[in-house]
Amino acid sequence: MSPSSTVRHRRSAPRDSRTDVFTAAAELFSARGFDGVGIDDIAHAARLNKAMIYYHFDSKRALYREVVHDMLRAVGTLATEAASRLDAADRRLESFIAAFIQLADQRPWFPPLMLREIAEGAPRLEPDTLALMKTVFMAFSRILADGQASGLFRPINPVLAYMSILGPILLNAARERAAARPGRLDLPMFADVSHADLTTHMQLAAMRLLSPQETRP
Amino acid sequence: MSPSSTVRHRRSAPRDSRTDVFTAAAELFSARGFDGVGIDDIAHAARLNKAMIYYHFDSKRALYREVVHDMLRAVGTLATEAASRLDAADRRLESFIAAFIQLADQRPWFPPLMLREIAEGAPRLEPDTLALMKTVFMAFSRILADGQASGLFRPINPVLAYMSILGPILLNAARERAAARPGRLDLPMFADVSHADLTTHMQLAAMRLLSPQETRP
DNA sequence: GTCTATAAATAGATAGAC
DNA sequence: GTCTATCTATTTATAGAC
Repeated sequence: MSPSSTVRHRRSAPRDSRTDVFTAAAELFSARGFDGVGIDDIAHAARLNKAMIYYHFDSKRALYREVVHDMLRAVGTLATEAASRLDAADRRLESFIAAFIQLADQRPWFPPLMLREIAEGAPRLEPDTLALMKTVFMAFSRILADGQASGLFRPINPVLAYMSILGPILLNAARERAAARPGRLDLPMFADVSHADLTTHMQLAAMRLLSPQETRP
Repeated sequence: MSPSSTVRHRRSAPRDSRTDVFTAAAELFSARGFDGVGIDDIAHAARLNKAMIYYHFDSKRALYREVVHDMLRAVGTLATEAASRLDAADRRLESFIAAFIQLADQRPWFPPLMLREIAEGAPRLEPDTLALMKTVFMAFSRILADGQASGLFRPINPVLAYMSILGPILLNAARERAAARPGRLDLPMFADVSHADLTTHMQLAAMRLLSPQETRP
């Protein structure tokens, strides 16, 4: 299905055109959205032509669906793994955050694509895709509940906690890609932030957000 | 220019078709993006027809530009006002947050539109629009620097702080609109969050994030 | 100011040769 | 598997009547 599950037969990669299409589509859909990308654009980016896209995929929508699906499957796996670790809740949350940031690095198209899907209420997603989104949130909630039960975290609305952790990561990743455009580097809000700094910052922010200690006024 | 600066002459609103077009366009662009919306869609939503759009605006792109511009002007004003108050930095930051959330309520199309613009690196924006975005960030940075100078806030990368405060608010607002679609209410991640709760949460989160106190391990 | 009708360009999808 | 050529529908934009 996805390139990550596609096995290359024979030796020395004979240019897998399906993967080329998939990757080009993911990049472009991420940068310009479903309606902003033409089949021709994808074909050109993959150095192929229209017809090859339809040889590999049923329709533009089906291709888009696979890109989103692949992305959500990866996030779902990551989240479930972090939540299931044999470790204290605060450590599990930290590895959830680190893994999430790492994933955004491995699949650079993921953050803008996810932001967009949320921004438009995911109208193109079927029930099974929504179920994947639910998986991620449930894994996160599980870590949160465990931390509250063990007194590591204060009581908090899980939705707000979720927004507070995912929001900055997604927004920052999107910002980074925007910064890559020409004529943007001079603006202070497009300054470079390393992944290490982002990870440290988000882990600290999460701990401060969830700490049971009061903040003195 | 924008509907907010449009004055209604005579008495008892004689149906301002320009404002109708503007509002319909803002709603639709926000929900489906620039390329996801047709001129016909906007005309239909404003209960007019294609030709009226071109009577009031030069092109689809010009209309879009005005919507984004109007939004950024409002955010810029809000941010500058909050930053210029005669008050301690922590109070100014709190009113920045409250005003930002309120604005998202008054112009419901603002959060998804802004998320999308960031997600795609604002390719449709001219220098003057980017200048408006810069205004918002600079106002925020000013509050931050003042707080650091007076010892209220710890040293922190302004970009990361900016992402940490805007990210959750924008993402949550987008989530709320997504939740409004049918068949979504059963999912826990689409649960309702009141604006009062969001405001309180974000203000607390910001104070905890910026507090000079250490969080004990 | 508001409409109908239409021009002109573009985009998704398919047929069929190699 | 890969290509060219083409069909068809949609979409931005305009002309011109009322």
